[in-house]
Amino acid sequence: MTKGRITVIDIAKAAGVSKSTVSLVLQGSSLVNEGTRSKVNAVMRDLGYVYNRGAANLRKSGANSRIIGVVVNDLTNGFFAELAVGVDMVVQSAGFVQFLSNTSESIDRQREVIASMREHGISGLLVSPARATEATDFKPLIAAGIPVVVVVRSLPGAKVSSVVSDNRAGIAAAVAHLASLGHKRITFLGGFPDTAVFDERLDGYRAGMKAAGLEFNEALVVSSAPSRAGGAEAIAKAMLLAARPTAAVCFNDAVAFGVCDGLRARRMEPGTDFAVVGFDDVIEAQTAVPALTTIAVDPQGMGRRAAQLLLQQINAGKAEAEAVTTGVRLVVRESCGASQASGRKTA
Amino acid sequence: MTKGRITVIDIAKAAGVSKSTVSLVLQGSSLVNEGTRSKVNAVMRDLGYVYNRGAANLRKSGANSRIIGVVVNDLTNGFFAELAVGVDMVVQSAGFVQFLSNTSESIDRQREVIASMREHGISGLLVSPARATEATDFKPLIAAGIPVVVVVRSLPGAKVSSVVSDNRAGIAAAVAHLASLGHKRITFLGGFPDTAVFDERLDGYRAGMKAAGLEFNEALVVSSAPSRAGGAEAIAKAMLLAARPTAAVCFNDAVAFGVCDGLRARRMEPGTDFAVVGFDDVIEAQTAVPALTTIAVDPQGMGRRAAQLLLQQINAGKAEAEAVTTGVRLVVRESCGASQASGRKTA
DNA sequence: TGACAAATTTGGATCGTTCCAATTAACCTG
DNA sequence: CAGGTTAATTGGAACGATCCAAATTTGTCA
Repeated sequence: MTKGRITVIDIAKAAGVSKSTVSLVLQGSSLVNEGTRSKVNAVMRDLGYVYNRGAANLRKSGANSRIIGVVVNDLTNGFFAELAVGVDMVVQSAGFVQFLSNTSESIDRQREVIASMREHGISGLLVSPARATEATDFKPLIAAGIPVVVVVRSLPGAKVSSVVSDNRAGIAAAVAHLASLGHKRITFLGGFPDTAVFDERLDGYRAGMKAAGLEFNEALVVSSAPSRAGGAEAIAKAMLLAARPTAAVCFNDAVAFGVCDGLRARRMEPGTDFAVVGFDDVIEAQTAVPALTTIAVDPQGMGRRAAQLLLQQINAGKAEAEAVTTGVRLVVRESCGASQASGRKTA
Repeated sequence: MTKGRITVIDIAKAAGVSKSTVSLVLQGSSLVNEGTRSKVNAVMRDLGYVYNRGAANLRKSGANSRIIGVVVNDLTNGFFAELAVGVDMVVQSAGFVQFLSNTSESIDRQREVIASMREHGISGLLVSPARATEATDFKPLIAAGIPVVVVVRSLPGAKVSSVVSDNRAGIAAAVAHLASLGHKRITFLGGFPDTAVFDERLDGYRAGMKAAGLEFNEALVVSSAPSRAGGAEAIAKAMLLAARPTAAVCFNDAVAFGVCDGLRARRMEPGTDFAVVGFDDVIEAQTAVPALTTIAVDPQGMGRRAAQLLLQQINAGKAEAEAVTTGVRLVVRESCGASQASGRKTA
């Protein structure tokens, strides 16, 4: 039954032209006569021809497969799903397809999937690196002339482009907001200290405190796993301080939720007895009780931006590494205590 | 600088063997001498050789590209993101890579991405179809011998395999639960009537009512968009009935949330004055107030199952269409009114 | 040691496309 | 109508792997 794939030669034969002509039609060359073009197109439609991009790439020696690789560290996280959607949008409308793989923070899986993608001939790689990713991990890629863009987590030392949110400005804005509400003892809670993101956010905290005329105190910084459980631990530790804090900016929303848990565990109500600000604006932030004041980043926008950058570098053939930071904004809800007698009050 | 890609010939030359031998090493053939094998491997490592799967597939005439295509209708939806992660897991550990594209329910985009994936030579397709997908849309694929598995939404009439959750049993269980709580006038709210999923769930509703000894009444079924807004509309309509319902099973969680909104709008508290059950168990279901009683499906599990089925069909060369339904379970929380004086009470 | 089998290795030919140089057809123009 | 452009078309020869049949080396045994 399966008489094998239909090739340009079949088309050529059926249309009474040579394979070269069919090839020209395929690439929309202006050299071919309008009449022949339409006849060839008709035959292709009739026979259900499908272009074999693999064969074409082989001849064209690799570079332009019109495939890009996308690697994310945690697709179950809504943030990264949104990011992927943003990437998908621009990739799709540029006529590319994407490999997409999830690493679950496993650096081994990451290495594997990237290797696999290379074998399939990607013309660019967009990656949100797994935790302990080394800058050198991308060396072979860039040596082979494959543009790489890292997103969300920057990779200090790597000569690759990056698109990250403005962590510094975001946390600084959060601190400023809390300060404007009268808070003086503001802690910075959560996050692993060995990551670039942590450093940037901590830096924002430091800057925010300084700008508000508050003293930066090492003791007010409590790191922890960037998770709900980590947040609970962190607030517990922070409450042991002699000079008890009255507000916290958290590494991310998950930590912030954990902080709320921890506060309740000691009979304090977040938003009323203690101010909490998160980072990310995950979907639950608006429906939680109290609704979480947080720094919103636009993951889909980041995805789009990163994909654009990557495509641009692919088209340019060879481009310099470029660092883009995308804007963030403070979303004031209830957990910071700023909203006065909020309308919706659950009985 | 870029002296072009390194090929088997370069390896052969450097290792002092023929390209054929290198090829045999590549495929792990037992024909080659252990000594030569390790020498070749060493050279490959030294020169940083990367296998060109495209070239290989060309010779092997397409079939086994070790790429599968994954198409989902809405990746921003956490449900589908989880599904994709499940797929990714088994695809990855089978040594395949996946194209992943989002259609945003656009049937045109869907057609485009599938066409694009075909050009790149996928050896199987896993798709959660966009709304108005026709059974015939996959004809060319299966004609070309490319296995197709649809997931989440079945496609009546299409000769493709499917993996869907047990919609019927799920809704029936929800009805049974409500009936056991003493409810007699139970409505079925939300969803578009022209979809297979709707039919299955409605069927489950009918079966559940009958099993509980309650009468099925057409008027108690109110369809609407499967969204939060749709849910609000639906409950509004349902409340106009002479015999007012006291409980609702909803098409999905989004509808259920909308129903809660609608109830509050008329000063009724879900879980207290009216029982609500959803379907899907989205992430917000547990943090919402009141926490939503719902039918949990395991999207990641579905993804894994679907991917397994697809891979199996790919390996089998040609397999019969198979229909798999995956189990669901009722998760009792607060919105059905079953939980007595739940522990956590927000002040 | 010669003959034969087993173990290894190896040149093409080939997959479906693109690209180049060369050919053919069509059209001017003096 | 010869000579010169321009417009269309067309055979190979690649691209980087696989696979087959054939060649080579090695091992075994009478």
